[in-house]
Amino acid sequence: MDIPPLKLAHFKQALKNENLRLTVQRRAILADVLGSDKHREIDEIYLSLKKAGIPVSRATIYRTLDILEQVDFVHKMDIGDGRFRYENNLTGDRGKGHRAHHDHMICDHCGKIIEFVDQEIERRQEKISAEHGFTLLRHSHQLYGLCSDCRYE
Amino acid sequence: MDIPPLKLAHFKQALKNENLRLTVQRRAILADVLGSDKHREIDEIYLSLKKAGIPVSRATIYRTLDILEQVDFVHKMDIGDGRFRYENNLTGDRGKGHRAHHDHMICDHCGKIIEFVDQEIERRQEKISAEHGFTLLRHSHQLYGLCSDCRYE
DNA sequence: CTTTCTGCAAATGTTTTGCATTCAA
DNA sequence: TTGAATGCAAAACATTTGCAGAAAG
Repeated sequence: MDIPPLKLAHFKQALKNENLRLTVQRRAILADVLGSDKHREIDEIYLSLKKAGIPVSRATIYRTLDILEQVDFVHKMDIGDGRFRYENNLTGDRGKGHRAHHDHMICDHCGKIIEFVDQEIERRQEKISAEHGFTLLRHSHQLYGLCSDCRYE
Repeated sequence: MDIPPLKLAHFKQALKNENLRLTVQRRAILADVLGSDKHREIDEIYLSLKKAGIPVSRATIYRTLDILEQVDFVHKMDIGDGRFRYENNLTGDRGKGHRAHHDHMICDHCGKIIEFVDQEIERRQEKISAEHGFTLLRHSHQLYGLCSDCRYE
């Protein structure tokens, strides 16, 4: 669970810009979220770091994820079950690119989260907003139902 | 703020079917939500009933809105700010029809909620779901930004 | 009268915060 | 050394729940 050198450097710079410090906890939390292609919950991160022997508290995880969201390293998402999820928002190992925007399909039965994008939907959202004189800044779009594995259970 | 006779009758029947009783509180809460074209929060309902001199507690409002949601009289919505909103889900004054499905645009600045529907988006959601073998049961779709009144502030 | 409802206050579950202590630079 | 970060426990918030007394049918 290592942070690619370029991303780590980028993170150090971002911290320095805000007069923030690189701590064991911040490094571990970043590694956790970047190293997973999942949508992580606070408690998953907490338990995972504890198991790895890293001293950390939930408070620090919340505080660190706020910072990571500010600098766009992670994306904070709300699927409506009362807990936030955090997902890696950076591309591969090189450079500081951001992952492309996408929305989510969530299985009511097993909780699986599937990502999707549809350019036509993106366009229609812009069009609808324009028709109402609404300045669209962001959106939240989730599809709920049963994934293919749970469909016939 | 009266409940149209047909709707009241429908509500009484729905309650009877479940062995539930028609109380002053339930009648007042129903009247409140049906009588507003707004997206009501628990506290708005609570304060409004209190002001009208109706004895009620927040607990009862939560419990009653659960019932009203079960019987499809209201729609419970989550715009992601940590509080649920409830909106009237019935048509005019006659019959027991339901309002057409719609999604929402929310102004970050003044909180205004604008409803919208787009058949093409609805179709694409079905299409995307089918492509993933996903059984689509419902969705949540919000556009966030600035409404026309707040655009240049 | 019997059963369901209500209000209260306590419990819940997630996230936030105050503060003394520890640590990065 | 000194300002920032951490961990803890308490606070905040919206919502839920147990229970004794109130009320509907």
